[in-house]
Parts: sequence; C-alpha cells; structure tokens
Amino acid sequence: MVIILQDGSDVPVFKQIRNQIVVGISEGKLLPGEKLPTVRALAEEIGINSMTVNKAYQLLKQEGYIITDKRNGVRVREKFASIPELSPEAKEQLHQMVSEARIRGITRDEFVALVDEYYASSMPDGYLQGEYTPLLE
Amino acid sequence: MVIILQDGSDVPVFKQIRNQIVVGISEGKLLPGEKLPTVRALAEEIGINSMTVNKAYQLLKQEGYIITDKRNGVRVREKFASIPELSPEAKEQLHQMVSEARIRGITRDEFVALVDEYYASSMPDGYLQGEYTPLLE
Amino acid sequence: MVIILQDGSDVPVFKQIRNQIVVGISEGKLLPGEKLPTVRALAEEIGINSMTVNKAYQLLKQEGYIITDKRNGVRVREKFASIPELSPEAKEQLHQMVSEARIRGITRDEFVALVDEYYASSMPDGYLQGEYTPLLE
Amino acid sequence: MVIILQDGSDVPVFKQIRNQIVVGISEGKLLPGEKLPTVRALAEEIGINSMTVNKAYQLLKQEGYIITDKRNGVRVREKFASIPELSPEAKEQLHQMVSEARIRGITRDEFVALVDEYYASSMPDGYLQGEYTPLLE
DNA sequence: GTGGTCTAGACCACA
DNA sequence: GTGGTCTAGACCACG
Repeated sequence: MVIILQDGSDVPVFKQIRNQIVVGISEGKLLPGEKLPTVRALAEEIGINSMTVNKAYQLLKQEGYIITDKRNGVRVREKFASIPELSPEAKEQLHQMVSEARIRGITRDEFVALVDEYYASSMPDGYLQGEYTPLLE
Repeated sequence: MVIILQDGSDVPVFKQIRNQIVVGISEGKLLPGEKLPTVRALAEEIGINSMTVNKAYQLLKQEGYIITDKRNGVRVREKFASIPELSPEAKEQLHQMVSEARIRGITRDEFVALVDEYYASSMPDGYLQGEYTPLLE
Repeated sequence: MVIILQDGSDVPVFKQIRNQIVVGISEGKLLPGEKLPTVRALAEEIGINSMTVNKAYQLLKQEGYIITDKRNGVRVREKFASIPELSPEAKEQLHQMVSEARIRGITRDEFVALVDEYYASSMPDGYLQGEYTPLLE
Repeated sequence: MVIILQDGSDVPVFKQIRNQIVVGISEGKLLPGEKLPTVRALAEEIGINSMTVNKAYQLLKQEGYIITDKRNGVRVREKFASIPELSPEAKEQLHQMVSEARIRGITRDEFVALVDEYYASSMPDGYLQGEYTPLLE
C-alpha cells in the first residue's frame, strides 16, 4: 500500500499517515494480520523523519488498529471489536457536514448516495469483527 | 443564537464559532438576512479576544455564508447557490468517517440513520436556494 | 508540585512525569482545574527537552487527566468519570504483585495494610467524580 | 505448566515468561523443587529464540526463584525466605495503581476485594517459607 | 507566549 | 534490525 502525503495540507503528516492506513484497513488494501513497513522503511519511502512515522504508528497502536511487536514488527490487528456507535466527535463532524451540504442544496438522497459509494469501497459486513478487542476513542 | 465554546476541544475557537453559525443557518436558528452581533459584542458575550471572533467572521464571509455591509453590519446571506457537490475536503472527511465506522462494525443502514437524523434537523429542500451567489471553496 | 526524575530508572522520563502527575491529582496535590506549568517551563525546571514534557502532557490529555487549551494552557480536568473497574492490564499487574508478595511470605493483612496506607493518602470518596467524562484505557 | 505469550503486549517476552513462572510458583502450579523445562525445550515449545528464554531464566535465578544445577537442570527453589516487605519498585507500582483506581472512583473495599481474589488463588500462609534463602531485590 | 509538529541524529533494550 | 526514547533546535497556528 502506498502512502501519499498532501503537501500544503493543514492536517499533520503523522495524521495523514494514520488516516490512510485506517482507510486501507477498511477497504481491504491492508489485510488483517498483514505486516506494515518498518518505521524506518516507511520514513525513507515517503521522505520524512522516522519519528513522524513512529508517532503515526503509536497513534494507530493506541487506537487499536495495529499491533507493534519487537519480534514481528508492526501488523494490522486481526479482529476488531464491534462498537456500533460513532464517537461523539465523529457525530459532531457528521452533523457539521450535513449542515454544510444542506446549505449547498444537497438533498438527503444525494448525500446518502455518497455514503453508499464509500460503503461500497469498504469490505463487507462483519469482515473485521471478532473477539472483543476494544478500540479506544 | 448562543455560541457555546467547548472547553478542551482540539477545534480552534474561531472555527468553533464558524461551525456553530453554519449549523445555525442550516437549521433555521439563524434566518436568511438576519443580523449577527458585532465582532465586539460577540467577543464580549463569550468572553474571548475580538480578534478571534473577527477571524471567524472573515472565514464565514470568505466562504459566502455571511455578508458584511458598511451600513447594516454583518448579516446572514439571503440566498445560497445550489452546488450539489461537497467540497473535496468534506468528501475526504466523509470517506474517512465511513472507513472508521466500517471498522467499528457500523452498518450502512446505521450510518444512514444518523445522516437522516441530522437532515431532519435542518430546513426543508430549497429553503436557502435562490439567485446564483456561489460559495467559495 | 515538584516533579522528581529517577535517574537510572527503566521507566521512560515522559512516563515518570505522567505518573507523578496522576498521583498528584489523586492525592490533592494538584487540584481539579489547577493550571500546570507550561511545556517549556516544566522542561526547563527539570532540565529536559520540551518534547519529552509535551509527550507526557499528550498522554495525560489523551487519558483524560488534563485539558490543554491554547487560551488557558494546561489544566487538571475538573471531574472524572466513575469507572469502577481496573483496566485488564492493571488487574494483571496486581495479580503479579500479589503473587510476588505471597512468595515473600507477606500475608493478606499485611498487603491490605499497604493498600490502606495509599488509600489514606488519596482524597476521599467521590472527590473527583462528576459528570461523565470517560477516561481512556 | 503452559506459558502463553500475549501477542501485542508491551511487556517484553522474557518478562512475560518470568512473570508467569512466578505466578505459577505462588499458585502451586509449579511445586517447590519441581524441574523446569530446559531453555531449548521451552524455547521450542513456545516458538521463540532460546536467548529469550535464557534471559528469563537468568532473571528468575538472580531473583532467587529458581536454582540451576549442573546435574539436574533448572528447578524451582524449595524454600523461600520470609521478607515481609514488598520491593521499593513494587510499592511504588502499588502506589501508582491505587492512585489511578482512586481517580476512577474505585473504593478501598472494591480494591481490597480484588486483592482478596488474587490471594485466594495463591497457596496458603507459609506454604513456601523455610530456611533462610534471601531473595535478591 | 502557548501547545503542536517536524527534523536529524543519537542511543537503548529486545529479539 | 526492530520499535521506543530523547535531544536541540526550528517553525507554525492560535490567541
């Protein structure tokens, strides 16, 4: 999987990495248990400092998306907990997005069509769910 | 309309103000053409530096949500263009949200239910649309 | 409140800081809402790099112990959620400690006496509990 | 006795082994004088490098939990000294745990209940005590 | 002035 | 060779 950094973005580099890996997991571009590049390798590949990659990995680890291990390096978690609620922050964000869409005159159906498009990209229901391994908020 | 600042939020204060005004417009708590408080008045009301309120208003003006008028102060725009596309940033944000929801095991229907809830809060179709006055991206 | 760094300790500096602040909150040496030193000030005070202090603060923030804010700097959270369960890691740690105590011949009563001693140092029941603001594991 | 390695744990492998053996002794799953598997056997059994097992055994030996004997291999110590004090590190750890429990709103009685549970799993008073054979700190 | 991010380069424990 | 920690110094957005 390739990480592509947006140049002038206001979202920090470490978070861009984190975001793209999360999307990758959701869409099956990163398989459960798959090994991720080492901190140093990824840093060199995308031309940034390894501490920044480290920061991204730490965040992903702490959120429960990946597992780091001296023996095996960094790997995508095998199974994810089923937490059928968005975080309050995500809900607020969605609320905000709907408001802006509404002002643009985007109808409910148009909005939902976009949601469906993204759901179509991600893996089928239950693909990642398994034994209880809670994600942190 | 009351602006409520979140205490420990990562969202900058000026953006919190901007966000709440946008939601207010979408949900009819701020009517088209309605006069907003002056920078200084709002700053005093919520107990922050007026530079910060100014920044929020500048952003809202630049995005086309409000209009500043020498005679009448700041007012909500009367009519908004119909731009039936989210901004690329918003789309990417939605993509990201769907991905994270997917990993949590949230189904398409559960997600859409949330969207519907927020659509129910906002004003009916076409409420704000009128003569062509494009929003800036 | 003074932070004292253990020199040859194998526990990382940023975690020592985090630990001492947590104990400080529990024992009332840091009051709810109290302002903590700035990143730079604390770094200088204990003679370490400010990124290390930053790391400690980030951790505390993410665990819900403190609130960082550009306006007000860093402050101890006002109210903590009541989560009447230790984390699985903490339970395992306690299990381990009891096992080692047992081998040393320390009786249950001797062990509990130590627990009581530490409980006596901390603030009374409900001192920090309030509206729901969940701690992260 | 079976050693089970936690996959994504922050606890180093050699320490996980050491910990489980200590708990095993305390709870009678490893009897005084019982022979432990050889380094190579255990390494193969749990699928890790034998250097790592060696490290665990060295630590256990240094702490006085096991005895290596040219003729008989590695055995659990027969009798342990009565040292009715936790190590300073363990005390500090307990202090830390009580502080965090306190902030979560866990009462003294709830905490002690957990301690009792672990004491119930371990062997009765004096089970391992005998002639003076001091543990190293 | 504040927290937050990033760099380049070093060192360490673990495996 | 791996992840993790720390440093010294720089820059940025927010307020």
